[in-house]
Amino acid sequence: MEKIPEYCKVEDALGILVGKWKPIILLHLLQKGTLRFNELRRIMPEITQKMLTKQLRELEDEDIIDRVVYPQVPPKVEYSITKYGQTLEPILEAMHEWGMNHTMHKMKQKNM
Amino acid sequence: MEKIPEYCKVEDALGILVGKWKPIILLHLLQKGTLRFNELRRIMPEITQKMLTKQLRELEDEDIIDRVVYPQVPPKVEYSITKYGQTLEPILEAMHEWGMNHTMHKMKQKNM
DNA sequence: CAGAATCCTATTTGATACTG
DNA sequence: CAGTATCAAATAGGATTCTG
Repeated sequence: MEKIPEYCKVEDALGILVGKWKPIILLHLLQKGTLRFNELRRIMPEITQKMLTKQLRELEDEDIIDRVVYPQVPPKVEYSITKYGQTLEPILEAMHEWGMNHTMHKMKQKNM
Repeated sequence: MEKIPEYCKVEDALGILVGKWKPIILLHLLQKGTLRFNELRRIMPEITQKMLTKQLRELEDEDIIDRVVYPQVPPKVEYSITKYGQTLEPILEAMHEWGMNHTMHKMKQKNM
């Protein structure tokens, strides 16, 4: 960890994960493998389709997820994690673990 | 990873790390142990004192950093990572590693 | 020295309506 | 089905001035 601040790349990783729904989208895709646009919407009812589209595009631009369009009517578009995107899984898992622990930690602080 | 999305705590961890300067602040404090307000400013010349104050307060609220005020004139305030805050180090390190790799990955994509 | 207060801009997110 | 487009609200961030 000696000189990390000077060459800090934490923000880069953070930038990919940040976005109100990205972690959840990624976790669902990691779990299910492939999902269609409306399947994702059904799983996350509170997300607007505008936001879903945006987050998916951003993840696609970073080569984290794959977008396959089937040229048919009605349209069918499938999303999945790329092989490269899978390298994020350990980080997501570590953050989930930490987050779980943090929830407990805050409860202790407040004597709950 | 079976059911993470339902009980997802990734956002909680993310929420603590997100903020334009939080990772850098944390990395500097992890490295140096203790720093005064203006020492932090000197290390990160682009941050405004308003932002620095805000990020420090947020980290303090989550029990990630410690704030010690020495009641003297001129004032002296020292910041350091709490023992609990140190549990974030593996995640920061993992994200840094991933970020480094991602920089290379993007270069490959663009044939650089 | 370590900030608080005020004002302002930019970016993110949301609501709603429309379309090939 | 899988999006766009437009407008409005919320939030993050910056610049500047002031103070115990």
